[in-house]
Amino acid sequence: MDQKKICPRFEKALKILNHSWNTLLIYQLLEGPQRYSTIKNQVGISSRVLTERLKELEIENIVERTVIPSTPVVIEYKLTEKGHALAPVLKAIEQWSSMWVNIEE
Amino acid sequence: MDQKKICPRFEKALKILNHSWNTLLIYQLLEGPQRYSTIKNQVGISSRVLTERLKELEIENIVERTVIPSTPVVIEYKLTEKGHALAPVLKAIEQWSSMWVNIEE
DNA sequence: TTTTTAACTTACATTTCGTAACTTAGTTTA
DNA sequence: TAAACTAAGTTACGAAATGTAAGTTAAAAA
Repeated sequence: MDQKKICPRFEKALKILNHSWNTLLIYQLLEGPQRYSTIKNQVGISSRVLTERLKELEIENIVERTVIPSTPVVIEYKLTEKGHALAPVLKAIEQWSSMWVNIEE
Repeated sequence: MDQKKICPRFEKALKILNHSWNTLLIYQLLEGPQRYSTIKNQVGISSRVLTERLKELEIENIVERTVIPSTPVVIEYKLTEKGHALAPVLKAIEQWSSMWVNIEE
């Protein structure tokens, strides 16, 4: 009657990618390593949620956090190999949006 | 100082796709037209949110709703051309997940 | 006449999110 | 010596989104 045949890996991928902000953060980091404040300003996310999401992406091994002992201390975030491997997904979304999404009101 | 150069079409695409459940619903509908109750059972979403999301996807012209005057009335949902055009996005996620996502705890 | 079915709605509790102010530690500046 | 500044968070709190479960509607089968 009820069969859930959706692949668990795929489901988990969707869970990560669908969590709000995550895709946009990955997209932003595709431009290269960036510090916390840069990401915050570029993406327009609150610090509370940004910290939360970066931690999640770090745990998922999509993002890597590096402390640069300058003064004041700077923290750099960058994509891991796993994170970079998401580029085709973002490209596909970009292509779809340029083809099908129009903005008017 | 603060520059947001992200393309508005792309941003809108992310907004739609990142809205919880939407990607999974589209993935489910890629299998073919389906009625409300089938989607609900397969995806495991609450009826409150399912109704809401289907309405949103309909407004975005990604999903089409058809009333089949059987008894009791059956409602069929299916992807539009714009909706089907999202297949490459889902494929890319599927590929990434099979390559990089592992599930253990 | 009661029950059943599909596709929703509604009420309500829980969770998540956004906003804005605060913290920490070292460093210039007054 | 004290006040101010900086980066990267953290905290408190109200607002919005979500899940749960029960209710609704209309027609038809039992």
